[in-house]
Amino acid sequence: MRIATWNVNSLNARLARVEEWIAYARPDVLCLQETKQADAAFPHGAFAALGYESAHHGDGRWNGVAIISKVGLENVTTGLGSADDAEGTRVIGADCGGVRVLSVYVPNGRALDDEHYPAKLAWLARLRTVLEETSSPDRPLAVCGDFNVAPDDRDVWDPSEFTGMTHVSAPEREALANLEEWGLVDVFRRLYPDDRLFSWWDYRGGSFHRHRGMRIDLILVTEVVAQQTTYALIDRQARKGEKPSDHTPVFIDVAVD
DNA sequence: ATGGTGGCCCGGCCA
Repeated sequence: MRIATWNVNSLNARLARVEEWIAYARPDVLCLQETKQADAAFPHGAFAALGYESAHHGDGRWNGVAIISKVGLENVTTGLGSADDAEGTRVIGADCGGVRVLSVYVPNGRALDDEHYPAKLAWLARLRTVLEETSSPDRPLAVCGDFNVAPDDRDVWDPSEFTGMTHVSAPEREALANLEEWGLVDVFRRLYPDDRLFSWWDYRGGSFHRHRGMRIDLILVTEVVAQQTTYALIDRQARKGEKPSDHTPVFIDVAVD
C-alpha cells in the first residue's frame, strides 16, 4: 500500500497537478494539506473519477486538510478537540486499508517571538495527547503531513542560515521527538539515514534549483507499519514545471499482509 | 538589499 502526503498550497490552484501526480504515482492513500477550500468546494467528483473516495476538513481561505483513498475511507474524524478550534482546520483522520491515517497541517509558528510560536508547541503537545487518547503504539497508524519542523540538521540546506528561526528550534524539535517517543518512526529517515533530501523549497530566489530546501513533510508511522515499509520517496518531479506547489509529495510503500 | 514569490482575492495577510 502506497501512502502519500502533499501540501498542495491551494487545491483549487493545484488540482491539475494533483490529478497528474495521482495518475503516475498511483497512491492508495493521499493526504493533502493547505487545500484552502471550504468543504462545499472540495472536488470529490474529480477524485471519484480517478477511483478514490475522499474526505475533507476545511472552512475556506486558510488551512484545510483531506484524505483521498482507494482502499477504504472509514471512521472519519476531524480536529484535535477543543484545542483545534482556535487553530483552524488542520487535522483529518480515517481508517484506510487497515491503517489509521491522519493528515495534519502543523501551525507554522511564524517567528520565535511571535504568539503563534508557543501556540505551535502547544498544538504539537495536543497532538501527542490525542494519540495517547485515541490510538496505541501497537496499532497500525500513519501520521502524515506538513509538520513545519525539520527534525534535525540533515533536514535543512544550511543550519547556519536558520539561527534564531522557526522550524529548527530546540523546543520544536523536542515536540516532534516527543511524538516519536510515544511510538512513531520517521520512516523516510530510518530507511535513508544519510540522504539530504528536501520536501519544501521557498518560491523566492530560485531556492529549488539551488537545493535550498527543508524536509518538513513527514510520514510518521508506528513500528508495526515501519517494519513493513519497503520503500520511501520524496518526488522532486512534482516541484518542477507549471504552477508547482512549494512542497512536493512524499510517500512510503507498505507491504500489506 | 529587511527584499524576494505565490496564493488567497484586490489590500494586506499568510506562508
